[in-house]
Amino acid sequence: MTTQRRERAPRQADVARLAGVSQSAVSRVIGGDPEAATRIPEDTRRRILEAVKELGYVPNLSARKLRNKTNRLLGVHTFEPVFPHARESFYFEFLLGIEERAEEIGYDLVLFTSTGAGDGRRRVYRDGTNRLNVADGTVLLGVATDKADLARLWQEGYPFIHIGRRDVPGADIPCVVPDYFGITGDIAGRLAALGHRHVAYLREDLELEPYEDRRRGYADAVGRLGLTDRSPGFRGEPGLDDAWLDELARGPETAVVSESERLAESLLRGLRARGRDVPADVSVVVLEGIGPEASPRWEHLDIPRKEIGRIAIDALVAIVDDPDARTESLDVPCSIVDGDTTASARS
Amino acid sequence: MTTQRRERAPRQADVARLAGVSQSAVSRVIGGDPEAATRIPEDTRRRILEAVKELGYVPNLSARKLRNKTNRLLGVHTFEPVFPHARESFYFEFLLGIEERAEEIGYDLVLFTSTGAGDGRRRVYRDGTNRLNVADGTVLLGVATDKADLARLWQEGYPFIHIGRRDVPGADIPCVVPDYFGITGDIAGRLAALGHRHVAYLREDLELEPYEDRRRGYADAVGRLGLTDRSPGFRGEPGLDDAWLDELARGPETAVVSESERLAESLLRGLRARGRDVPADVSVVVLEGIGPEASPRWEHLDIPRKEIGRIAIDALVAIVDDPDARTESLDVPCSIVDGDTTASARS
DNA sequence: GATGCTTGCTCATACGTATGTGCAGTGCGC
DNA sequence: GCGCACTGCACATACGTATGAGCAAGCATC
Repeated sequence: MTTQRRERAPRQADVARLAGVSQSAVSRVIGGDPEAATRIPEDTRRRILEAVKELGYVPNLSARKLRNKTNRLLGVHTFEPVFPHARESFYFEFLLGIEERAEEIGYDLVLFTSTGAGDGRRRVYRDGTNRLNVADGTVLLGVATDKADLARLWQEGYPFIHIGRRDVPGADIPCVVPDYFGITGDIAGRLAALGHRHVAYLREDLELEPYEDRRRGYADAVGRLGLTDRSPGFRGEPGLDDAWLDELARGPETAVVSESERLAESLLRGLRARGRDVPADVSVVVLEGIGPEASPRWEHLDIPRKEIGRIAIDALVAIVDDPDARTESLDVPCSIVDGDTTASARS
Repeated sequence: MTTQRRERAPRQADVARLAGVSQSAVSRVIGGDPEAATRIPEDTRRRILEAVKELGYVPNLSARKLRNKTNRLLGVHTFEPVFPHARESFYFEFLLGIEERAEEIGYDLVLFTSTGAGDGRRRVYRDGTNRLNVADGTVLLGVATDKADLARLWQEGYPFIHIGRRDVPGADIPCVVPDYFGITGDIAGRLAALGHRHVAYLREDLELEPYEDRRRGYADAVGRLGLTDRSPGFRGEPGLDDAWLDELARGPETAVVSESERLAESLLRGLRARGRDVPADVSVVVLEGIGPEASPRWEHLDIPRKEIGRIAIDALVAIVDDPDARTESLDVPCSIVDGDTTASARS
C-alpha cells in the first residue's frame, strides 16, 4: 500500500494487470460471487486481493449501479428542511427507525436535502433530473409533499415509499401510514364504553390526508356505536368559538375528541371559565402525539414512529427487489396513551 | 405524456427512435452542449424535446457520472450522528452555510448518514467501498473524525474538505478552519491594551487540534506582548483547583482566558467565594461560542460558522474542478463578542 | 485413446451517456 | 460546373463493472 496520493483511481483492469489475471477474474473475487468464487483457487484469489491492497482499489459505485441497477444505497427525502428545528422532533423518531432498520439489513443511507426551488420547499426534480436515482429507492417524508413530484416519480417507475398517506389521482402511491381510521374508532369505542353517549369533535383547519382518516374513523364509529354528535367539528367546521363552548357547557355532551393539543387546551380554558372541568364533567382525548411534559396528562393517540420508519424500509426494499410487486398502503396500528383526562360519563 | 407507470426507464436511444434521430443528437440537445446545439436546427430540437416529454425521459445519473466523472452532487458526511440532538445546535449553522452556498452555485446536496460500525461512529468505508463516491466531493464534519478514513480518502484522491483542522501524518488534509491562533492572539492583545500584564489561562482536558491552535495563539501573544502567565493551564495542566483559586485571588493576575464557559463559571464562583469579582478584580474572556442567554454576558470568541460552511463549499468545488490544485488549509477570521466580563486592569 | 466432466480462467458484451470524428448534402463563389 | 465551406446530423468509442458463454488443460472413465 503506497502512501502516495493518486493521480487516477485504479480500476479492476489495473488490479488485474498487477495480479496477472483478467479483469473479470478480479470482478469475481471482489464481488464475492459465491458460485464462481469457488472456481478461483485460493492462490489466485490471494494474489488478486494483494493487488487490490497494493493499489488501494476502491470500486466505482456509479459503474456498479449502471451495470447492476443497484447500489445498496437507500435515500431519505424530506419535502421540508430537516436542519431547521421546528418540525424536527416530529420526524426524529421516523429517522431513527429508518436508520436502524437500514443498517440491520446492510443498506447505506443518504439523505437528500437540497432545495431546488427558491421557496424553501424540497423538490425531487431539478431541471428535469431526478437526483434520487443515485439511490436504489427512497423513503419520502414531510407534510409539504409535492404531489406533482410524487406523481412523476410514480410514473417514472422509481422505487419509493411515502410515510403518511398521500393520494394522487391516477397513481397509487405506496405509503406506510399510521392507522388513524382504526384508532379513532377505538377511541370513540373507549368513550362509549365509559358510558358517553353524546360526544363532540374538535377539528383543525387543515385538509390533509391524515386528518381525513381520523375524521372518517371517528364518524364511522359514531354511527356504528349509535352515539350522538352535534358539534361543528363533526359537521366539518373547524375551530372552537364561544357560542359552541356555551352550548357545550349547557348541553348533554360528556366527551370531546380533539385533533390537537392546542385545541384541547383552549377547550379546557373555555370549560373552566364556564364552571366545568375535565374530566369531571367532560372527558377529552387528543389525537396527536404530545410530549410527556404536557399538563394535564392528556389521554392521547400515540404514533409508533420508529416502528413506522422500520416498516418503511422493509416495504421499500421489497419494492426495490421487485418493482412489479404492487404494494398496497401499509396500515400500522396506533395505540392510546392513558391520561388523566377521561372518566366515566356523569350519570 | 402517458400516465401509465413504466416498466423500464426510457433512455436517450428510445427518445432518439421516437424523434427519428440518433442517440447522440438527443444527448446534444438534452445536455445543452452550447457549441453543438447551435448546429441542431430548431425544428429537430423541438421534435426531440417533445419525444422527451412524451416518454417522460429522465437522465440516468450513474451513467452520467461514469462518463463525466461529475454529478453536480456534493456530499456532507458527519462522523457522528446528525439526527441525535446533542451536538446539533453546534453543527446547525455550518450546515446552513453549506446548503445555502451549494444552492447558489447550482450543486445538489446529499447527506451521508449510515453507521458502518456498531459503535455509532460514522465511517466512510463499508467493506472496502467508499459510499461518498456517488458525489463529486464531500464536506466532512464532526469532532469524532476517523483519521484512518481521512487518510484513506486522501490517499484515494477523493475530493473532500474537512471543517476544522485535522492533521494526518503523511497526508495534508484540506481543511477550512476557524483562525483560533489569530483570534486568541487578538484576545490577549485586547487584554494587554486594557492594561493587564499578569494573565492566566484555563485549559480543558482535551487534546484536539482546535485547542492546540488556541493555546499556541495565546502563548505566542503572551510572549510577543511581554505578558506574564504563571497559571497551571499555561503550563499545560487542565482544570481549576482550590489551590490555584487561592493563589489567583491573592496574586497579581487581573485577567483570565478560559477555554470553556463551564470553566469560566466555576472560576467566577471561586472568585466570588474569595471576595473577588468579575470584571472588577479579574477580567474574563471565554474561548467558545456561547448562547446569547448566558449570564453574565461573557466576552467571548465567535466562530463564523455559516460563513465557514459557505467557504467549505467553494473550496470543495475548487478541488473538484481541479484535483491537482494543492489546497492549503483555509483560515477564517473569528471575532470577539463584547460582553460584561472585561474591564481595565485595576491599577 | 476417445469421451466427458471439472477446473480455472478469458472473452465479449451490456448498462446509459457524452463527445470527437466523419460524412452526405446544400449553398455559394468563381 | 467545380471546389469549398458550412450545416446537420450519424458513427464509434470510452467511462468501470458484472456476468453468460466459451475454451484449454487436466483428470477420470470405459
